[in-house]
Amino acid sequence: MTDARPLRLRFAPSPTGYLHVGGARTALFNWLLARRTGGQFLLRIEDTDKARSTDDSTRAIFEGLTWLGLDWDEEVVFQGANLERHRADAAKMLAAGAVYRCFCTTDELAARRAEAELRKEAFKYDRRCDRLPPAEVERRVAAGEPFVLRFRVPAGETTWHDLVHGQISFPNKDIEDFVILRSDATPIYNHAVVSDDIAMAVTLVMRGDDHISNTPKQILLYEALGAPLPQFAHLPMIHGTDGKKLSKRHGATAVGDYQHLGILPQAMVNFLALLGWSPGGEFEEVMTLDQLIHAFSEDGLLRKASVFDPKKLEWMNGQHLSQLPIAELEPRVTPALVAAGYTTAEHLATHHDWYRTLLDLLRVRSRLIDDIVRQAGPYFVDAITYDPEAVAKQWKEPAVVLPLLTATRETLAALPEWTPPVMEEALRHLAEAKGVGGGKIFQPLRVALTGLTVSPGIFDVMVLLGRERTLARIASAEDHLETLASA
RNA sequence: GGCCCCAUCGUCUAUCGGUUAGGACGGCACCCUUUCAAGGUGCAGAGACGGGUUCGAUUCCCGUUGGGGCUACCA
Repeated sequence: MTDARPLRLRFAPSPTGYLHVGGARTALFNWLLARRTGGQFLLRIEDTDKARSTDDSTRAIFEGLTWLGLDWDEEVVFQGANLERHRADAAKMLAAGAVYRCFCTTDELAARRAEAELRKEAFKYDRRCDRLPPAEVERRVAAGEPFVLRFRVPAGETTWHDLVHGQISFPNKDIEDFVILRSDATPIYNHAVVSDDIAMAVTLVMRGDDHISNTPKQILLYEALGAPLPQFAHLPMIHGTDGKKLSKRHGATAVGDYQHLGILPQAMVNFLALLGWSPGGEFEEVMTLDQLIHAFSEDGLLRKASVFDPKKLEWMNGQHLSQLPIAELEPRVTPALVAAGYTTAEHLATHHDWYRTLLDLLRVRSRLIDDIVRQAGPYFVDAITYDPEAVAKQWKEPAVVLPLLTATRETLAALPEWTPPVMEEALRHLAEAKGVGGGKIFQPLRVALTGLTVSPGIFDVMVLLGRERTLARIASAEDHLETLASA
């Protein structure tokens, strides 16, 4: 932005559902640009559709943005609160002659539209009410006949330089005289948006490209209101894996869904940032919010719609999971561990170093926070359960495994020091003495200790468990194997 | 139907007229290795089609095709 004035951007969702990933991406780009340029990022809730707007949705939007780390400047604007100004602006345009009263009812309009469709013609309002003699208009208004306000689209062409698309223009003849104020004197979308954007002094309108065809109407409104035009930037859509517009059919589409799936907000933001935008040239894909702010520029905005790939999101999350400072990861995992019933926040607080070591070992093997929780069981529960598959694979021959486990336990019990190098040396000697490979010792031992075939390195597991629990678990496994052998 | 937008590997993308069209996810193989990950290496994989412009087009222009959006007294 070479413009000297600070950018004022806004995100203006309608509270008719959760915060969609597409909306989140739009919010993110606006926020990134505001933060990058030292401008403002404003939030406006477009709640003028009373039938569909809910407080729950409004709350979901706040929560979603907050979770992502996107903070907004100034007070949140609720569009519904600006009704008086919307009316005043409409009145201003009526007085200036840019707008006229239309007495056609919705039923009449619907009938004419249907008729046009029957003749395979494009329906466009025929402006008949604009041709009404002033005296008749006065008479009908006085008689209390309901009317809407329609914008008289002038002849010509409406053009703007879109920050992502370059020049876009619409012949005005293709734009019909659209309604700006309903018969109940409430504003229609395009009017409310323009009135509010002017009032909020928005200088750059960045939104989804599904709004491209609204733009010429809005530009006409700015001109009729005598307000300076903002810049426009239309972002490409985000589609589902099937190439269609992202919807509920594609599974999770709300940012809240991903939060509950165990996605980190920094990963979500990172992933979303790379959908429809690229720093250009060679670049490292895994970035922190801060790096994104510095790298972001409207120059890198892309035109093509992109497909939301959950697989790449998961990979991205895995990257952030292992790169995040452990102190930042902790508070995101703790609630999940507690919710799983494994432990309490207090216990984790009193075993802080141990907890951090555990997290460090598990996060390498995880893509989602849930993956960490899934692997954490053996380090918290008293009695582990043996996974049938693990037993079938590693304890297939109890007669062979049992004596090895016993020897392992005895070896470990005699260790002067409970550290990985000492354990490893002792156990490898044992394997050699028994004439078997290390795996014959380590694998059955892993099942004895965790009940599973997969875990962090076996020596790390033993350190985590501690000597006592390790030895007790091996003893339990020996018992189990004995009953297995005698059965 | 009308208007508008878009078009590089399956997906996200680099390329700003000249490249063996590069990287990432996913897939496959191998290495590392006590398992699983992580990591490393390698393989397969793309300019929708047709015309121009140009010495030379993925790149610029036009058309075709395909996809998307809008077409309400919704937002």
